Amino acid sequence: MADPRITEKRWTIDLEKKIQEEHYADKEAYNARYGFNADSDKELFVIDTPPPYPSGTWHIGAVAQYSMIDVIARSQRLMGKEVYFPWGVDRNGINIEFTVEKNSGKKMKTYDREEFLKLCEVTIEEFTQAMRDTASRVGLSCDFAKEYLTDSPEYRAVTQAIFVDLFKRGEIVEDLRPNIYDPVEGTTIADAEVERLQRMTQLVDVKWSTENSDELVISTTRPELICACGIVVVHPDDERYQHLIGQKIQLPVEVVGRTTSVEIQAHPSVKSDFGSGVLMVCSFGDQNDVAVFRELGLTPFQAIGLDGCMTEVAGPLAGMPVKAAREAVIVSLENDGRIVAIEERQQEVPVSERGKNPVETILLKEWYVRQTHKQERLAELADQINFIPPRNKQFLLDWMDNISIDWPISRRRWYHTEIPIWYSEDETKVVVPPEGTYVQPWKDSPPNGSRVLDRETREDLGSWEDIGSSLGEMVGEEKVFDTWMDSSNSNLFVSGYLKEESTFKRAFPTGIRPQGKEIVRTWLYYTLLKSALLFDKPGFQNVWIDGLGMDPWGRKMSKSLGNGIDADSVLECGAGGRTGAWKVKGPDKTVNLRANKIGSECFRLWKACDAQVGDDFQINPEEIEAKYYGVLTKIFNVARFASQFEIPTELDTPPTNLTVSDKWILAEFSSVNITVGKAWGEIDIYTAAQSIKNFGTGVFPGHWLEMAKTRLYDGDQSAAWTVHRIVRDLLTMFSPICPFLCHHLSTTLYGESAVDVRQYPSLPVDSLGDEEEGHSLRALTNTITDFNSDVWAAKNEAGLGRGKPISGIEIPSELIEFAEHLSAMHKLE
RNA sequence: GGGCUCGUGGUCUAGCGGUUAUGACGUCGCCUUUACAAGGCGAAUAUCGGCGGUUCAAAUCCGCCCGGGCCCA
Repeated sequence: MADPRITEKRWTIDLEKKIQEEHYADKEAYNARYGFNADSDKELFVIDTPPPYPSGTWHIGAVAQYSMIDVIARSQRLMGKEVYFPWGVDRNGINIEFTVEKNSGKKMKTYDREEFLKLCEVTIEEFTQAMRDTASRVGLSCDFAKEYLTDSPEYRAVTQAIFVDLFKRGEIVEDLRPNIYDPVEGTTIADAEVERLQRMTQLVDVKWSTENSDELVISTTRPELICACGIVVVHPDDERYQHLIGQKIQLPVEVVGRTTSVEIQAHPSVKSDFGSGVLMVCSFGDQNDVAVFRELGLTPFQAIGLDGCMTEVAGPLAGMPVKAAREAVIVSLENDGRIVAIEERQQEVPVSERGKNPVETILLKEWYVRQTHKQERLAELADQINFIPPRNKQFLLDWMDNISIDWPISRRRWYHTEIPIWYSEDETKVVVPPEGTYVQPWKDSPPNGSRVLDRETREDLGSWEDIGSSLGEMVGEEKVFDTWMDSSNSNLFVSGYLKEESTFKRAFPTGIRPQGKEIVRTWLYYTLLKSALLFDKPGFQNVWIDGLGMDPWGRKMSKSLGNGIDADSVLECGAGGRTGAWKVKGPDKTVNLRANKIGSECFRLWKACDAQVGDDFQINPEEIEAKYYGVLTKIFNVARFASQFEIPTELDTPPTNLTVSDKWILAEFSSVNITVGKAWGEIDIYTAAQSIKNFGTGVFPGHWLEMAKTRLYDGDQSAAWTVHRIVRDLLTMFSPICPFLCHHLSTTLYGESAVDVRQYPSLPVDSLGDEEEGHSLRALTNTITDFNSDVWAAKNEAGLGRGKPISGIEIPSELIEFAEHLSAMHKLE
């Protein structure tokens, strides 16, 4: 017996930080540990980590989720796989453009494009650095040396190459179609980016006259769109209006360059009980208007221009912004005596998710990825993917059921990947760049190696070098891609696509896609679509869909509710002896939360143990500390206690003379070992965490260690081997969850770090006796723990301390083999 | 308004047709404190969101409702 090798008295946040800093400081050692070796003979396991978007703060729920992805990475390494845990940052998009605009008070389109891009790049880099710091503070074992940024030329080149490929195959098309357009930001947006807000709107009842001078009233919230009316419809069963069907009706406003009347027809989409039951169909008031125009083959009118102002067709309203035009047309209708009533009412207005601007549906020439033809196949491919938890697959299936139009991918913004295409002077031919070259067509000419294609048929007409001079003045595309067009390539990018084809062959379908359930319809769906279009394969082997981090009452965290909890404040809680305090607005009052020490290990342990994957989880720092810091203390103390006993030189082979109580706890541990191994294999973090926690803080220290104490102090070889073998392997099994605690303890005790183990430990069961013996020993566990509890209770009753002898206790006959150790433990007389 | 999802002691969680409904944290007693600001023994706290139904039997299956969440219109 010696002094404990573990010299620290207890596990502290400062100790955690010190170990962590050492861990990340030596880049070479770090890479040797966690870097990805694509040439490895081991099974490759590529994790398609969600590249976070740097916006200044990293949501604590996302950080918690990320720490679980790290648990997956570490556990798969432990199971012997060659893991690639990439560190990527998503940096394209409208958010950073808004930030720059806000910081300077200047709208994007008033800048020189190049100058604006530079500003975005500089700004986003600052945010990115803060994110890298949090990533290492929470203990991520990413391959940071291979960091990828989605706005890098390398990444963007892949996005562009995929576009060119799909364009050539006819899976990407351009078309003049009704599009959702944000006039304030001046860009098209996708269905997925529209949200609805409640606003007060005026519902105006306008009097129209038919050719037979019948008068009817039509209710509308969009009177400024009367000029774009293509048809007036009533319900086919509406008896009030049968006589009107087929008649012409006069537009009640002045228009330019179009007919001044439209036909009245029957259409089933009309709600007869809404307003007067007569509906005007305009291009385009809503999705129903789009559907009716398409169905009846009507030619749409472009009433609103790209600047968000009325076009010529609107006659006197031309040039006015939509809102002003609405007010003006109401005044003029009023003057003409055509307003019957105006009612203020709540209405849901479609707005853009990011800018909260009311959006319009207008005709635009845009780029689309075809998707409606692929849904059935996508569903088949999705069946080949293992979903964790299985029920969350439903989010994907629901979204796929709702796909009715193609995916518009072009945007009229700047800090995004450019659409890599140039148009010939006569607009019949296009030029696309060669694979692997990042191009900016708004300022560059096509590079050497570009191909000339027919714009319609996509037939390859020859090289740019050969026939470029015959194309006249080239016009580069100014539009850019929707950011999902970039992020939906992440699995291909990290799996080596277009970069290391031999790796890609081995690594695709990508090992796992871990993500939150809120972006199933976007990130997951678009990624699966890409993999289906390009390879007719599922994108992943596994998809892990977690819930979201909520406030302590189960509500969404948001700035406006004032219930957010900053990730860094939790990770740093307890460092330098500083406690953490949080003011969080609850449903009825503001609550002050306090904690003394949390840190990354406790935070990770909490998420692993407390929140089953897939469900939303509530985040309360007080609870995290109360429930899980003690577990760290306990494991630390067990190891510290063990560290005072001599470590057998040969830990892999057990001594021949193991005693029965040692065989018993080894049998128990062996069962835990198997359960945990199976759980890690199935990416079941919860089961692994619970099993380790229960054994490591329960029967092992509470019962066996007490039984073995006397022997340990006496230098018994069997007990020493058992305690060290179990502590060593337990630390290894636990290391995916709490890597720094385990690293420190295992390195100090055994000279080898638990985080470096690349083969899951298994106990030499054969030498412990056969399986049956293990089974019968485990059957005694409850008898043993009950007996111990009974003795403790008896001592309690008799007013005796635990160290005091007691008489009159009978050891149950089943435990007769354990009699010596039990007697010594309890000082039975 | 629709779809999906979750709802188990104060808190978190297991169970997913038959259990005295699991375990943990917290609370309250008592004892201990020679690895342990996770030491031990014990207690209280749950009509398993509500209401109906199926069944010999329901926390578990079905329907409706309520509440949280995600998504859509």
